[in-house]
Amino acid sequence: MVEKKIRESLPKATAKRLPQYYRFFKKLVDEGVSRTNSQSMSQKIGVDAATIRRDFSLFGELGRRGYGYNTKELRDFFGDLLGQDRETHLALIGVGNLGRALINYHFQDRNKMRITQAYDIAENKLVGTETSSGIPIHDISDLEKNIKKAKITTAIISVKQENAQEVADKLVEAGIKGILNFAPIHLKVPDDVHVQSIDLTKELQTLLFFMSE
Amino acid sequence: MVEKKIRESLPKATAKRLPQYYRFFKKLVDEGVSRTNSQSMSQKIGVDAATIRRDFSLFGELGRRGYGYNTKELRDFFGDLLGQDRETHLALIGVGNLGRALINYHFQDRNKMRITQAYDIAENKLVGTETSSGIPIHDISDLEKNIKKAKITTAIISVKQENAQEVADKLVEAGIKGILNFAPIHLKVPDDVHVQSIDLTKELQTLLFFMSE
DNA sequence: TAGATTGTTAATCGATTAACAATC
DNA sequence: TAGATTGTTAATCGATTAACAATC
Repeated sequence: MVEKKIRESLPKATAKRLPQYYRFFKKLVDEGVSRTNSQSMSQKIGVDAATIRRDFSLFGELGRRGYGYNTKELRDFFGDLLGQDRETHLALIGVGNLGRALINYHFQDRNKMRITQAYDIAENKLVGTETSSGIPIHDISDLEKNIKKAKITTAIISVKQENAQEVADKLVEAGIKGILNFAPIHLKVPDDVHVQSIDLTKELQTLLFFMSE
Repeated sequence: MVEKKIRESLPKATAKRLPQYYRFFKKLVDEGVSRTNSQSMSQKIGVDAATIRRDFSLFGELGRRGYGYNTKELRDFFGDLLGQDRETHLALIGVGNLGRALINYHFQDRNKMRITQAYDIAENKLVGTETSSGIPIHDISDLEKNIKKAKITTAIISVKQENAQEVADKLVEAGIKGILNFAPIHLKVPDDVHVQSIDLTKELQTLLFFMSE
């Protein structure tokens, strides 16, 4: 168990790289490779070798000089850190094209997180049915009740921009502490609620801008 | 027309905020609001007011002291900068759940960019058909030929991780200069090809990590 | 003129990277 | 011991923010 103190003082940039590190070591273990080093990692994940070593050093001495890193040890270390063993249930709000794609994305195949509830407005014909994989699609008016009952703390917003803030408010009301938001707006939530936004149009526009330089 | 020199020397962090600025001014214009200021913008888009002013100052004097910014002027300015008027055709590779959602996402409703070609391997039953919106789904072996013919320079990768690098190589071969990548790997491409990656699982894992702190 | 808000400077903060002594 | 590679320091770079003179 990594000290809470270390976790909390971790630079944000480092924290964002943890999933990449975990995934990298997991892949090597699966391929039967037992050791690696910062130089070779750098090549494969596109992060500078010094950055990798510095990131690791924040957790103590994870490697051995002259040898490198043991893949199994490090996989387990980062797995622990990310709580890979912990089952996480997600609620998804907005069963449109994107919402359906996310439901079928099957996060659970690679991780212990999965969407277990979905919501939309009653006008949506899918409300009241279940997906082929057995996820119930509820009316959004039941959101607070259901989420509290299932003790879910993480949600995905895939509704239209116009309704996103209103949905976020409802989620906060229901006790949600983490939101993955696909609506292209800045959500206002209390300080103890975490938001990660993914803005597809913005990413495309940024890409085009860099291309035009 | 903004000087090429300015565009190229723009800090990366600033460039990534441009779509937000554009969108913000566009919204205000649509709502009939004719002026705003950095303080109020900051509130709504979640970027520090000083950062906004500093970003703007890189382009010259876009505002007026004691007054603020004229929404229409600024919308047009950032629209120009982002090439909002330019039609951009996109090729999409990988017509699975995510691919189909992206096709139906209708980027064109808000911007002049749209997916006009889709690809998958011949084994996919959709190959040879068209989507309801009229986008042809080609066999991936026709990729280079078609993309060159249509002079497309931007593509979206939504294939499985295992095939992503191979697809990227084919795209580069076909002359693509910008890739929006949804596969959770670091793509290796030549220096003149731009890549923006969106890694859904990573975002979720990062969110959960911050929640557990 | 008085009030508001910019544009810009200077300070601060956070992240990256080069370099190398430590050490396996 | 010789060679490899870490862990860490110091330098550099880039981004954010506070503060305020300039000016509309």
